[in-house]
Amino acid sequence: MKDAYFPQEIEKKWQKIWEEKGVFKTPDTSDKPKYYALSMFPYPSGKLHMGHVRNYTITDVIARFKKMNGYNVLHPMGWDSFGLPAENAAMKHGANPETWTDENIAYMTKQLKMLGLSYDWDREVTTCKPDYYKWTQWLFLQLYKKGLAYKKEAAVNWCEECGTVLANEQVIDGKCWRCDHIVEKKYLSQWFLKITDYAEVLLEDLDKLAGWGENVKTMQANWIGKSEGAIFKFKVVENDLEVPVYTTRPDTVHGITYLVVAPEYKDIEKLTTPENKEAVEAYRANARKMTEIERLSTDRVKTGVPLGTHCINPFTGEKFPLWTADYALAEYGTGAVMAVPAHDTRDFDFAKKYNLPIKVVITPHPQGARELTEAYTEPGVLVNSNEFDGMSNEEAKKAITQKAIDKGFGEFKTQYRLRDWLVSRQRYWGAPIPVVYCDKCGIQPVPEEQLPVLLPKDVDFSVVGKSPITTSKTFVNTTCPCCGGPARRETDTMDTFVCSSWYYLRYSDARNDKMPFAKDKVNKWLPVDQYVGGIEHAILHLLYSRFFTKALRDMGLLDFDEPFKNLLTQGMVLKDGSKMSKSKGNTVDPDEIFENYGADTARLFILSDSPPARDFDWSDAGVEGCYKFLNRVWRLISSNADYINVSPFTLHSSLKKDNDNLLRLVHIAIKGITNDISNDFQFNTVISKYRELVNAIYDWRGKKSELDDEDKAILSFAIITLIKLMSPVAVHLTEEAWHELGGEGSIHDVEWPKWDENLAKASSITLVVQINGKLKDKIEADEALSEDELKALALNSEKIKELTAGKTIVKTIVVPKKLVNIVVK
RNA sequence: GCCCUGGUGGCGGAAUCGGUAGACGCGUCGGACUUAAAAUCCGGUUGGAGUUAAAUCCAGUGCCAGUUCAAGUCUGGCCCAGGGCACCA
Repeated sequence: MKDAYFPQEIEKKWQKIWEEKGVFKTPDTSDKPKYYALSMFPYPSGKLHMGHVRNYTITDVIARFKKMNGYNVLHPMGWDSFGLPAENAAMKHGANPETWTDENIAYMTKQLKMLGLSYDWDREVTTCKPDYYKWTQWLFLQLYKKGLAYKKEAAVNWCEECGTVLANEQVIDGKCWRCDHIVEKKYLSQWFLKITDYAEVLLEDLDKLAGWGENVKTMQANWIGKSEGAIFKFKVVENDLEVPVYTTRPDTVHGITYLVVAPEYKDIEKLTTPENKEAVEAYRANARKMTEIERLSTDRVKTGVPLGTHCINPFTGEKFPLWTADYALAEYGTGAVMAVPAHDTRDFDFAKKYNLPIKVVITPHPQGARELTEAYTEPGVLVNSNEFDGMSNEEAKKAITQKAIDKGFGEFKTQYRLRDWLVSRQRYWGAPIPVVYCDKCGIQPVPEEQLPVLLPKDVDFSVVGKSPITTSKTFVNTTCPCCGGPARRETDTMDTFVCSSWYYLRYSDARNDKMPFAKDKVNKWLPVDQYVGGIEHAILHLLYSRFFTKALRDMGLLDFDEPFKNLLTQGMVLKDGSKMSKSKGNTVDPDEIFENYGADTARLFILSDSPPARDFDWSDAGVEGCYKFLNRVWRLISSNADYINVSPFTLHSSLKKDNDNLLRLVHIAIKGITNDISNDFQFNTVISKYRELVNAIYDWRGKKSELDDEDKAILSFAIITLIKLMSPVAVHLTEEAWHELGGEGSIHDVEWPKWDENLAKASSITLVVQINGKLKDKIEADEALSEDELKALALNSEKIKELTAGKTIVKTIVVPKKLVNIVVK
């Protein structure tokens, strides 16, 4: 074994050997239990960044640990390769998105291999390849047949910069998720997936996901936004229309003093009197001009205009006016709101501004209502509410809604904020939506046997203002599958998030050319046992994937209802306190780290300083420190190589004291490291335990000049165990050492070390002696001592005697094998 | 406003059950080796008081209370930071 550590040399060597021998291939059949470890697949943007390195290293260590623990592990990788950056790059350089994407995939694949990741590359999936998107299209057709994909005209989010519509989930604070351009509303005919059909079950099943963090679950719950209330219908005085409103406060109906409809409310023109028409039109025109950001700003002063018409409150017979105001939203509930200024802060502000009456109907003081200076939104008792007076408002919610049901003007209603998923995009680089339009037959799905609908190659990427796909001469015109007449193809492609909503299923049967996946294989491998990725997908990808899984289950394509059993959302990689980004110029190129220190150092460092879920602050000194540590490990092994024997270690009946001590430290390390990985993948403490063990072996070795047989056996055991424990992290160094020390096969196929519970603790204990709960003395003691003996030991300590002299011992608490606390006065 | 997560040395962080606060590392200070440097090795490093040096003592895990023989850990009330939702009726 060489004296010095040359990572670049050994890493290349072993990567080649592993690939040739197929060390990381996953058989579909095995008598071992399955384990599916998955990283979120990357967008092939060009180069790996440190976030990727962190993500894939975490999953790789998990996969390797599980494999050594007797699981048949599926650990695949692929490419989320459709999307706008490829198209933008193509437009900029006059190239083709496919070429750009292929080159990036080739480069990033090389980098992944340099990191020493244990992927089964035979299962690689690439979403932009026809053998994959054929099945994306096929799944779209199944959703279409089930009524879960539909086309509808609606107000949608439009990003002018990207030249396409966006899903609600892709609008962040009124801006485009990709380019930060302000999103406009447009009224367009678009394709949607009916995720709202699954709103309730997507919310409910969050409870089943014990292996997900609370943060992600609440984010999804907030996004789904369930609320329970009632719908009441109000008759209009001036004509025979009815205005339905949705409210979560049916208990406050007796306090209605006006009603508000959104400026975009469908019947607004019919609800406006001729005298008010001009003012209402002006108000509506102004509302249309405002951006979403202006409109939704909560600190804006509320405005509105009266429509001139009135409604009757069926509970009281009172007549009240209708207004339009932009604080009512057209898309939520019914687009109309009953206003109860006494008990809603927004209505209160509005009523104050326009001098509308405020009627108190709920009060915390049963003796009667007072003048309000702000809306009272807390619980209370009903007043001014006829037969409901005196009832608690929670009871009243039910009772009042029930009365409306009985009288035929209301119903209970559960409302969700979640909207259907807009999936069509006016871009080229995506999976074509497999439908055609026929003047005679209307929308026609492309027959399954004609899939895939291939992306055309004869397109001009230099066009501005429209999708390049529309420039193809061969793509658009086709024949109708129904009547055989001339028809036009859909030129919109699918949101890339559709492609990524099922890729994890495809890995179970990646080369299947008859189906997206065979049912037995998908049921065997799924759900994913451990999914690892960034928190930025908390809503988008993770919600869509859950929806797909449930929809596919309802179609009978698979038998489970949640795709990801355990989810680890890794923190960001920071440098100098902020996220690494090109614009800030604080990025670190993985290639440089591989070149200067090797992949093992990169892997060790990225796991070392923070637990996986927390943000990780990159430091060059930290990398250096990890490199030094690996050198130290290497020297430990190489300088002792002559004394090490890989054959199993047999324990002598009684060992020399220092040998017994080292043996114990090795068992303690096995136990600690195994537990740290098993509990939430605490790799940072795993690595500190590697260091402790290495320090202990050095200490032990430093005290011996000559080694006898017992010493050699203990040293062999310590070092071989160290190599095994480190093998999931320092994958190349440990493989080289294993080989050099005469180990058979690959270190990555050996069994994970086991600890002996009796040896995984110190031979003696340190008895902690406290007085009134404060540490006063420590005494080395035999583990076998009884409680009384421990107590006597503590009380006989010189120090304790001194400190308790002249005081009364009130009580003595003994914690076996650990501590004695003496309570004195 | 509602919800989630977190708050421990100069820094990253550690601490199954309530039981020695600060493991391990980074940084730093001192020392060994060296002509010198690098590399390596050894030692100190929460704050304050104390001492030639030690011993030793006091305080200390965001703040204020509480439970307990004992609280970073449990309970109640706050404060701060990060994130999600939000004129959603």
